[in-house]
Amino acid sequence: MVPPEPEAPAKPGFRVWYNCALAVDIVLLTIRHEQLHVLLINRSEPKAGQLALPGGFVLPDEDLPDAALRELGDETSVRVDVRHLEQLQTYGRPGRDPRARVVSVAYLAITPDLPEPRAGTDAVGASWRPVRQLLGRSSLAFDHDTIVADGVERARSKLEYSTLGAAFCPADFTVAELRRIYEIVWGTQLDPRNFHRKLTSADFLEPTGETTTRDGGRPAALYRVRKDATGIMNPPLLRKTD
Amino acid sequence: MVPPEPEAPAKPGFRVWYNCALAVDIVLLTIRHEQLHVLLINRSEPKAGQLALPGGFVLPDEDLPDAALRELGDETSVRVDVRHLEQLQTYGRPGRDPRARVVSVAYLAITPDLPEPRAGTDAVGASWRPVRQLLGRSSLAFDHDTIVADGVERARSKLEYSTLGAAFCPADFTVAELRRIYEIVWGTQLDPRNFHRKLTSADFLEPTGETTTRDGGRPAALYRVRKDATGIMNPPLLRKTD
DNA sequence: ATAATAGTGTCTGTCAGACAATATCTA
DNA sequence: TAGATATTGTCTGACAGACACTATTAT
Repeated sequence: MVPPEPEAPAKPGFRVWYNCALAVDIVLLTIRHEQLHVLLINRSEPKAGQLALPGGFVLPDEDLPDAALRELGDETSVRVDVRHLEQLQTYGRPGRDPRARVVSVAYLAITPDLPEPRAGTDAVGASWRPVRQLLGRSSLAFDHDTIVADGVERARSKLEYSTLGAAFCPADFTVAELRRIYEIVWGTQLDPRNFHRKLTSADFLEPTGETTTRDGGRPAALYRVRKDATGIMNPPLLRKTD
Repeated sequence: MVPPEPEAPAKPGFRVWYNCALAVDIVLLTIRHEQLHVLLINRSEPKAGQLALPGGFVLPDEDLPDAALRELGDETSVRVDVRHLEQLQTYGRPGRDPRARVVSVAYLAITPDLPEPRAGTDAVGASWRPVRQLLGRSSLAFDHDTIVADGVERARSKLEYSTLGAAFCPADFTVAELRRIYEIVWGTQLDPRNFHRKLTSADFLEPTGETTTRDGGRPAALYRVRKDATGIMNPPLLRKTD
């Protein structure tokens, strides 16, 4: 991590005091081995040895999403095919970092299943961890447990009314593969026949014309996300309410 | 506005560089004269004379929601009955403030109709402005037009699946008063009979036992929000999709 | 009585959930 | 052939929207 400039670039006539260290943290989710995983790093200083989210300080003239993607590349040194990136929330409780006032803008990112990431310069190592083993526990440095929980909840919620689920899939995918995304992220079973009817009557998929038998059985039609898709699924696919 | 401390409180063994001026901005919404209004201030320096959202820099050991409420009080010097406060989004595009790197955490706040606010120390004046006259135009300082638009859209959206609408109402209110909130914020007409059936069968209202004739006609039962309400309206009340 | 608003009952079209039935592949 | 998965079709109960109807106040 490269520390940013300590001094404010004050313009003539104005004097602005810098009052915090601004960072970004990234909750990068994917599905591996039929389970939802989040990318974590082994921290060096501070909190050496603890697991934490990838992230770091924002550079002086860098926009926030750019900082998120840069830190993801720096710390994992793997070309991650980030298919979705959205701002999650900002965490600024005093004392959340022992060094100073560090305020972190968290981002939620989604990627399809990819090869194992390798450690970069800043991190001793980076690895995918199953989300199930993290939720409810206190396993991560700083307030990163909370950030992961918020990110997972955002993803679960957005599956209902957006096309986010497709970001977990390769470019071309079958309806059943998309259904498995929903089942894994929501932790529920969905009726394959009703799901198929619902998704093919939604407006964001288009058939590629190809079929595949990679899941066995009768060949399944391959679909892709329409280029003119809005990102909103209409009508929504609502979760069961307990 | 009191500028925060310029130096980082570095702890032994660590050195952290402060890289931005962190601020909060507040989108405070209410309904006055059957229209959605947002609270704006007349800026002093910089952007003197322009309209802007109330807000200011975060103090060294201050939590973000506290900073939002403090700035609201400082700049409008009126006891605003803030009935809802949630983080909206963080705006950090380089160059959004001409002085320096200013990153602002925006908050959405809701209040019932209240007496006219008066100017405080930091602002030349504060006043309610109809949201209709702002949306789509470029009327405000910095990127505050965008922030207002995002705040209004969040409010519109949350009416569907949360109890947010009640935050626009006094403590005790009738179903018709709540319905008018929905009609004004959404800009649509709702069937009074279906709305009544839907809201009274939802789980977040409880009757006070009192009635009122303040809207004329047959006395209407008064309701309040249940103390154990979750904030989530179940089932949701969906807007018409065009 | 008339006007105004509150609240209830009923009908109908749509849709989610359950599930039968059929289609097309591999072993 | 059996077994697996894909896809279509059908039934049913719940519910949103439309709206007739009744209730209770003020003038």
